Amino acid sequence: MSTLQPVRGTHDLLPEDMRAFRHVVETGRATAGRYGFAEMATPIFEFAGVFARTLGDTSDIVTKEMYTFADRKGELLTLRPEGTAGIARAFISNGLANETPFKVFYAGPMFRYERPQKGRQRQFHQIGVELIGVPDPQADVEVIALGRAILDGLGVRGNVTLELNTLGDAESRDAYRVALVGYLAGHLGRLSADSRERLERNPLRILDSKDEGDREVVAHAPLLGEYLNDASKAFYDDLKNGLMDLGIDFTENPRLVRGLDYYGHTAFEFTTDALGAQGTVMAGGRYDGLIKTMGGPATAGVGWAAGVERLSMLLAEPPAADRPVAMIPAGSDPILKREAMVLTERLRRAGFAVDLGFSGNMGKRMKRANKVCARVAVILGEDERLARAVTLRDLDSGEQTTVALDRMEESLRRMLAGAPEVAVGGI
RNA sequence: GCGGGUGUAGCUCAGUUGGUUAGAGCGCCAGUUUGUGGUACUGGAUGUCGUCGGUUCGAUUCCGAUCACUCGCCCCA
Repeated sequence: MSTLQPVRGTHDLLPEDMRAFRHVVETGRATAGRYGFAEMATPIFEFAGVFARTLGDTSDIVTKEMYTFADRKGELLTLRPEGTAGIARAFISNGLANETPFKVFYAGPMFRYERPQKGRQRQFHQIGVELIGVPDPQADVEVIALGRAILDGLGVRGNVTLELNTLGDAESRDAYRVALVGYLAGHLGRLSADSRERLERNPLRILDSKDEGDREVVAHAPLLGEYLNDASKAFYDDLKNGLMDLGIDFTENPRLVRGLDYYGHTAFEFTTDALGAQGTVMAGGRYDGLIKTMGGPATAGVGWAAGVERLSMLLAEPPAADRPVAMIPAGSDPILKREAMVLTERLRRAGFAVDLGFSGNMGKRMKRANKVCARVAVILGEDERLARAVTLRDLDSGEQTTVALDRMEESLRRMLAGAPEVAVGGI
């Protein structure tokens, strides 16, 4: 074991991990494109105020998990802990209020100073979408449908359930908060120490506490549903009906809340029990107040973010690597080595993925071809060179033919087209 | 941030009641096969026993600290 360790909570993505990682991101990107969400990117650091002001001073993310530092000029900067605040800032900075509906997809690293665990790192990656400027619940339906489609595309939907709740509008939420705090204050003695603290800061959080005593108290607490005003109720009903129209199953969870302050109305999570304590794989909701809070025009918004590492872990098997063509000079004559390099470049320029081992006799090179899962070997020996030809060997069937050099690409293309699909390592 | 577990080869792990040269499987390298891979057989290489310190004639083994991972809490994607 090396003493050269990476920073706590960070990880290297070796090529095999990277394949799974890219599969998640690219599936997200492609699916989002079908739903009309264009990709954009914001900087991975912002002025500290962008996050401190918007995420709310009750969330742990702001109070103790941000990587905030002063640059050489003394500006306080923060490595982004999530994506929505940056997108909202960009929406305002670029004067996009007249460009609504503004529909974007993003992917990139996020940073939180947390205690690492499986599925929880200090640098991790999210994909996410935001739909800004549409107050209608149809926007929520579209955003959730897109999320589901991505999980479907990744083949993980069977491991995942959609939980849904409404937080109501500000008026409903304030009324409920008063009622909830009043109730909980009457049972102070039975609440956990954590929850007694939360009573001040973030009473809604007590609803999804895992503490036994808390759960008993909460079981008889007033429900948010009882405090929803007519507008909030109608919004929630429209959302549920919209989801049902699309055949999207969900479970209502009246205790589902959001960690960040800017959410209202819709809250949802796709969760799994396959990842231990870190069961949330994609989560989001509506944040109609956010952009105004940041100093922009009052603008509605709804979106979600998903953990790329968590999704990668749910993938049944990593996607197969592309199978290259192996170029194999057979013989020790240096001229063969040079000619093989020339032919390799010629094939690559023609669009083929070609692996050229750098050393070894023919047997070694064939072994390498096998290890990289090459589909076809292009063999160039003394005989072929003199005949202006190469031998193409199908490495799955073992059949091989010798073809003239000027027909190499065409024959190779035909051989590859007839290739059966074979998974990595499954030869 | 709190409480528990773990750390031995590239990987998964065994082992040492403190004592000379620390093991297995997989992987890797080589050979059987110097113009033909996957299988099989044969042989080989690789460890500061996570790190630092303490106890001891002697520590990979005991003790302490530390770092990392991991499980639960917390938080969240």
